[in-house]
Amino acid sequence: MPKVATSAKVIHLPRKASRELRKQQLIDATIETLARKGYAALTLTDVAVEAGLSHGLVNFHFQSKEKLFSETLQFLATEYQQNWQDYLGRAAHSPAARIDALIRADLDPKICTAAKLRCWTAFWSESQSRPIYQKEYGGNDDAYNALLTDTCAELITTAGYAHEPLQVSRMIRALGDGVWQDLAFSETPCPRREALQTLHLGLASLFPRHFTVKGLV
Amino acid sequence: MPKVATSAKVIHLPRKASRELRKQQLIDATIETLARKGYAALTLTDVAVEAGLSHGLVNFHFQSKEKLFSETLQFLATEYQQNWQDYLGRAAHSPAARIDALIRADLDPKICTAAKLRCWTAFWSESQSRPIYQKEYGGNDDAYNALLTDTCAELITTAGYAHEPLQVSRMIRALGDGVWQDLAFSETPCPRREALQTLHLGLASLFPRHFTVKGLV
DNA sequence: TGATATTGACTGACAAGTCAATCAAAATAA
DNA sequence: TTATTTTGATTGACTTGTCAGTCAATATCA
Repeated sequence: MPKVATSAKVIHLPRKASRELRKQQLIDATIETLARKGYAALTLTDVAVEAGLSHGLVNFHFQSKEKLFSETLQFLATEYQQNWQDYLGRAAHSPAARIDALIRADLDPKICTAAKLRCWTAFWSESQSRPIYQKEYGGNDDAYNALLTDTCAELITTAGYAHEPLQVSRMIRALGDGVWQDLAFSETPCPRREALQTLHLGLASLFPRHFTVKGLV
Repeated sequence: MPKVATSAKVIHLPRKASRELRKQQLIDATIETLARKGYAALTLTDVAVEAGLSHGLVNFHFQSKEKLFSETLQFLATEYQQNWQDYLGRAAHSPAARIDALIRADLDPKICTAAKLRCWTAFWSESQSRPIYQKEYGGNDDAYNALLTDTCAELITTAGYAHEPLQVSRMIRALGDGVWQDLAFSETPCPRREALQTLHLGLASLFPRHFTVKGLV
């Protein structure tokens, strides 16, 4: 019978499933440890202890520390992209509703945890010296930006606002990144509800006929 | 005769001035190296090479790597605070002019370089495990936030806007942080002029009678 | 002014410690 | 048994911090 996983306990999983589950378990442990200790102070032993395993396993499943990080980033990037695409799929078709979906997606509890946000920052600040990380994520970002800009352009044109689409989408992205930073590093981060209000205040100011501070009209 | 300093050359300075100049030289080298290599990969030898000195000297002037980082952060924090206080001192007394001064200060070429912004991020993402860094900077941040919120409240009250001061100041800060992030990590960061426009677009949306995308009315 | 003594910034080799990666042996499942 | 996963001791590379010695800049003296 498969034993249930709890942090800092030895776990034995059915062999067939083991490989993928172990890798995910180690990736989860990497995210937690990275958030708690930062990039510089993190050792493979830390990750292994967090996962309740021995450090040799990390190099068994991933071939190197670098590859562990690379796959962790890839996991976060995929999860992020998947998330906003899901939100978009469930949103109404109007441009305002799609913009609302995109900013709500960024605050989804699944991806917007302090730990994961700190991981993003850790990867960004190390990305200068490790081009791998840029490749891992760069592409998705461009797709997201293009989509946001197009949707803003659509709203501006159809509803007759006088904004420049590129400027507006830049501002929305900056707002989102800024809110994320507060959630990640502020000693007293504002609750998710207030973070969403901050984003909606920006949208309400830009598009007063389509948004209020409470959200989509 | 004192020899002139150039990177990667041994230099002998007049002794009286040497201590402070060397420390600053090493702090500058730390900022450059931190931005180029990130926190994890940075060694004392890297910093020394960047400064054109031997690594033993780093521990001679600073007592440890930790202290080098701590003083580097302190330098950045002081420079940042000094800068916005200068801008505020030169600004007109109206609340709108003061808000404009604060956001222009954040984009001053002296403090808003890609290297320095990347350093801030590096320190933030390591701050979890090193409480020293929080202490070094936490206080100034509170003062800045309080000032911004008060100034927003003043503008809102005197000009009869219908915003909530705390929400507005949160949004302005988030915008500023988001723009900084773009300048620090985007592969194609927008020029400073466009970054300023993004911030002014936010202010123009919030306070249309006091700001346009071009700036203060 | 020129010669000598003193100071203290600076170097580079080295000791001590840390960590990623390896691998042989053990445990476990098929 | 055979195949696979897991462990943990070991290795080798690398980094920080130290320290004895060097040498330029200054102070002192003739």
